[in-house]
Amino acid sequence: MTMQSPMWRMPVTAADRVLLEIQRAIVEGEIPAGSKISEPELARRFDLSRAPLREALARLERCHLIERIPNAGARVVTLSKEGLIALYQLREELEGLACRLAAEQMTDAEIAEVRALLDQHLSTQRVREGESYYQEAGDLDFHYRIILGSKNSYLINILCDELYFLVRMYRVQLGMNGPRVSRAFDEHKAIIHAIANRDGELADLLMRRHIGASRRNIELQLTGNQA
Amino acid sequence: MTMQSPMWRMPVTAADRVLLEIQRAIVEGEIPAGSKISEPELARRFDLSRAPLREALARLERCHLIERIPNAGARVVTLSKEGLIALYQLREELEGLACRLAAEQMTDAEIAEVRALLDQHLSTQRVREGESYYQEAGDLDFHYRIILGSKNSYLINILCDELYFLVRMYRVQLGMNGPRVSRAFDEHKAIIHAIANRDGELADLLMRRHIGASRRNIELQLTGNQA
DNA sequence: AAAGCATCGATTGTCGACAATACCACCAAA
DNA sequence: TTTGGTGGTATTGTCGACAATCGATGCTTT
Repeated sequence: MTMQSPMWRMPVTAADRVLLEIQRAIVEGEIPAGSKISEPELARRFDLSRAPLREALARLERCHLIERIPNAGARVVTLSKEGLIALYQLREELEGLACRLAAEQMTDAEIAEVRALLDQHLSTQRVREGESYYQEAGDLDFHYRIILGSKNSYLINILCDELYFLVRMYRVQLGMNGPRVSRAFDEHKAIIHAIANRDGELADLLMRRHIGASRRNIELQLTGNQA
Repeated sequence: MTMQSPMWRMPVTAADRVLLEIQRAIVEGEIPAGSKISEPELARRFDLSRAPLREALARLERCHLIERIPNAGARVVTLSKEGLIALYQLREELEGLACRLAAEQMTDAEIAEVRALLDQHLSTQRVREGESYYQEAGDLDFHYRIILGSKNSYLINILCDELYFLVRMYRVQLGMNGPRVSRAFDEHKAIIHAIANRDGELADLLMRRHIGASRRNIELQLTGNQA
């Protein structure tokens, strides 16, 4: 039971590398949401054959970044309020579970690492204030640690490999800004504190609130920009 | 946002068909747990080229039936007590969520359908008593309906397309028998009753208990047969 | 003019062969 | 005997070409 995504091991095969590139391109909107994927075009663009490209497309479908229809091709997913809500419903539930498990499974050393990470993020964020660095990198870093701390490989796989690319896509393309940065930091502090106290129920509750607040934040951006 | 697994649409491509065959073969133990997957051998066995076979292997990895290592090949997953517990932790959480959502989202017609289904299963089971038909087909049917009733496509995808093949594999290979059949039936009745009353919290609780009992049932078989 | 149908073009699915990598057995040296 | 290196063999990753399927355009028919 291991971690096999090319995000977490060095990409060895050509399919791995092109997967990473396309993932980044889609998340950052360089390949627009809803656009059609042309296999011959992408194969030329990344200078490889269609075989590894199709391997990459299969994995892109796995992390919900594209949708394929047999004999008709693939399209980049479209972002919608319903999709965001459905995605965050899952995140609340799964990361809540991750917190309960992490409160049992994380070692004291791992907990200390997360706390050090938070302090480090705080100072980093103070320096480059307003660059929305925290949400895009630090926040994800924190959540990943908690998820990994659950030590449940299926949970880790679903969250890190399948759902989080979409989460990042929503954040990047629909606003990662706002004054939630400091609020999020405090919430992170409270969550790791609860885990340190081995209070899984509290950590669960706090994480659900934290993600719920994050959802409302993006949801606001979405209704504002698109409606 | 559609359902793209070949389980839920007619398999159109060769990769679809071979995927279904290999899924069945692995779940039923015809291809033993832990055994190495040889691409040339399987290609000969199913009489097709390696290209669609590799497509199928990619999807098998997605539903956790095989594990692949770059340049080293694929192996069928091994069943373990730890894996079972991790899997069922997720099931409890996700199907609990499915129940809460289903209590909001299912139409009265859909609920009536499930009830009819249960009555039908009851009579069927009475006829072929002890053939352990119920667990293997009826139980899954019930759970699928509830999951689909949540109307959350990500949740549906994760449970039906990624986790349930493994659940079936554990059941088939580690004992689907026992006197839990009638118990399970009553629990199903109670769950759909709670959903009909739009009591999501109760349905959640009952579902978690139901799955927990199911887990302990298989867990017992596992420690008995293997330890 | 609108609806249905045939044809063309392009895209996807599949194939067989080649290249690169890893596993295994054997041998040599300590 | 054990450890380290080396060669052969088999498997995996990649490629280019072919076949099957789909979408669009234009034509025929009512």
